[in-house]
Amino acid sequence: MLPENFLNASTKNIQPQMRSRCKSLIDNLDIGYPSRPIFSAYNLNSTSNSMPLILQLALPTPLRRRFDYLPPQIMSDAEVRQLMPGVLIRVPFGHQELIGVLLDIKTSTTQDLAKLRPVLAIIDTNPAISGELLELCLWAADYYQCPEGEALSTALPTLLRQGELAELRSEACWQLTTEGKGLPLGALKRSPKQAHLLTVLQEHNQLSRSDITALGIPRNIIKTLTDKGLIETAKTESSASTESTTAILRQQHLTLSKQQAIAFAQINLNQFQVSLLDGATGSGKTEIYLQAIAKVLAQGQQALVLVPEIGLTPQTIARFQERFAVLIVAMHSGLNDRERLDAWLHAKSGKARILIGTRSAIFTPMPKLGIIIIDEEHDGSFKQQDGFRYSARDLAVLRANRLQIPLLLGTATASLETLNNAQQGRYQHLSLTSRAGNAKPPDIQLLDIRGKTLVEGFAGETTAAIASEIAAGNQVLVFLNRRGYAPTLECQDCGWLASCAHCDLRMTVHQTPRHLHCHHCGHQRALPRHCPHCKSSRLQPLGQGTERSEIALAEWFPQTRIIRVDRDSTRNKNAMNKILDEVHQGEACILVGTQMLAKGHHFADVTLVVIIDADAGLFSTDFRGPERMGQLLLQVAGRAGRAEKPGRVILQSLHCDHPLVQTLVYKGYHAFTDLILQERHITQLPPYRYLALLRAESKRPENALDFLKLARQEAQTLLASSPQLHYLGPLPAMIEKRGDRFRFHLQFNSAQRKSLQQLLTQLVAKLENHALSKRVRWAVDVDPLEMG
DNA sequence: AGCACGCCGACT
DNA sequence: GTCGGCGTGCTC
Repeated sequence: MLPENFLNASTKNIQPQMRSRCKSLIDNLDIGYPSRPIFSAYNLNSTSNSMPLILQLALPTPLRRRFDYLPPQIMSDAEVRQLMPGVLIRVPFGHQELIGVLLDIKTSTTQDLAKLRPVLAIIDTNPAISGELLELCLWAADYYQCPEGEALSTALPTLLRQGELAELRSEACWQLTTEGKGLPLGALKRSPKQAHLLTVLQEHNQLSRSDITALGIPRNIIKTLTDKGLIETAKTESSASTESTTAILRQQHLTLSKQQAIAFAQINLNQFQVSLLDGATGSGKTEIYLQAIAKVLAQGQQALVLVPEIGLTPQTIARFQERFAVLIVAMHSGLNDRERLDAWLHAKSGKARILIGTRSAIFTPMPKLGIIIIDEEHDGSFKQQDGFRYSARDLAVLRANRLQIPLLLGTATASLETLNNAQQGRYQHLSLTSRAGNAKPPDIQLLDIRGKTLVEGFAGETTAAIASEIAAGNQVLVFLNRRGYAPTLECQDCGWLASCAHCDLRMTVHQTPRHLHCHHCGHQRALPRHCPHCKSSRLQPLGQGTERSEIALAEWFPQTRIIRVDRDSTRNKNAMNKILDEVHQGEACILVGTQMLAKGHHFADVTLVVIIDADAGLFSTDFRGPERMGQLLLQVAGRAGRAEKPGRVILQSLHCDHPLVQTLVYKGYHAFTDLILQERHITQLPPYRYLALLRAESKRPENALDFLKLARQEAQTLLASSPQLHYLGPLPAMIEKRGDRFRFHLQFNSAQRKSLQQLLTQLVAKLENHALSKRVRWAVDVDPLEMG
């Protein structure tokens, strides 16, 4: 979602006070590596001794301020001036110690000079974050109204935030000392373990700690031999860095189709350019990514690939590893702190040539970054939904622009923001329409279920179609975006519905194991036998979930393997892989699942896709409901079929006449998005307007509500409501109560990003000083995706 | 956010 | 007698 002024907004959009604060960085920071000292103090021609140097840091606290400290006493002014922005420093902070990021060196402070405390230690004079990345973090903190310290924390691996040194874990290795080598054979007869280790060390020059443990030698032996001066630790490079650097390709490229070749030729790798690579599943987007990356690697540069949260599977990484001989590292939520730091360091050192990661990987230092690729650009997981609410996709545009490198946005169902940018000519629109091997797009049949009797959610025609595919030995995919057995439990006598004690939401019925589960706060409780209201025992699960469909299908097709794919059935580490392996065997089966089925994996032997409830989202209170529905339906539909075995799709709908449904099915995604775009234009919504939410929640609803009322008043004194910028609310959030807290928000709707941002900055500064703001949990969400 | 200080209720 | 509930205030 990037309007004209987003790209060159670096200093223009920043508030005057903010601008002066960032000026030294923005004006002087080189994108080169490493960066030079750039501080105001550095440029001062008079640096008399009476003016002490002051370090200005960002600290990981929600306070939207920088903090001034004195340098360590042992450092000379000259040494202090050599410190670069982005250096991590341990400081005393109230009663605790924190790790801060150096942002500036000054000779004056707005603070009482006597109140300044000296820092405790400079952790590493080599900056952890520097150059364009530091600039990106500060820009993002400003744009998303987040404290700088919090934004920088997102960019730093946890271990660095805890004061660890930024060093690759070179596994400690031991070798013989000269004294140890001079030892006669058969020495140390009385200590067999020690002798054993020495013998092995004579055969192999070096052994790592894990090698030694593998020999069954306890670690105290190492200590004894070290103390005796017979062995010593050796410096070795981490194994990852010994990778050969000569060859880039491990496997030859595939030949591009004519259409792919035309698209590929349009991508200019030596300048800033955003290309929307718009093509259905199987149209060969990945091959274009791979070949673009190869070119960039050949120029000695690095590539950054961002994928949705559930898209980063071992298969994804394997696909890159099969093609490239260079070091590839992955960054995702599954890594532990050490692995994450190692991946980060490999990227920062330039040793890793390709980084594949989820959202937060946009903040990885890559000194020779030459291309950014975002796969499934429309995916909601690129926007962080709490704390620092940034959009990795939008920040990627900014980062690519700063570095003057290309950005590829790949998708079959582009977001409206991206489509609008393409239509406005800001992005280059590259279409891939034909599927590989001439596979046809699936044939979609809209099945009107009005007035039809559904059995367990299935229409008669649907069940018959499933039966005939199974009889033919084919696979069927049933899509239902609701996990559990049924969305709620109802009392047949008094109409009571099971709802969560902490949220104002219905609780989902689960069958295995039997319980009620709140999908919002995680609260669980036993299934009641009697209605707590009228004591009736006639309690009935209401509606359809994946568990329920699985049970029904198992009853109707007792001979057929039914495989359920949702968060519950894939909770175990390898469950998803097992399922994929089984499905790829090609045996007839029925897959029942949630949107987990829609993302990433292709099922070539599936010939029929059934969508149980196509209307979910059509009448959602969130204005993005229909857009998401369309994307999801097409993503699911695209899972099926291949060249010899075309897939077909049955879409059960109660609203077959609805223009959006009609357009999506009969005219395709682009006609569908054009229709939505027209609506958005009329209703003054994104991508034609810019939104921000001030969210507030508290246990006492009146606190949150009063806070937002106050916020609206304050905002209106700063900038009166007008067609250019208007206010809506405070309104209760879609789920008004969640985890015992009542939630409300105030909506800002603006014709320009710039004025909205200015207003928010001023407003936040005012709100912070209000007593009410301390009794309420509140946050600003700029460019919100979820309106709830 | 953390963390301390401070002032009132039910427990070893 | 104390342990501990969370209100309030502060952090260069």
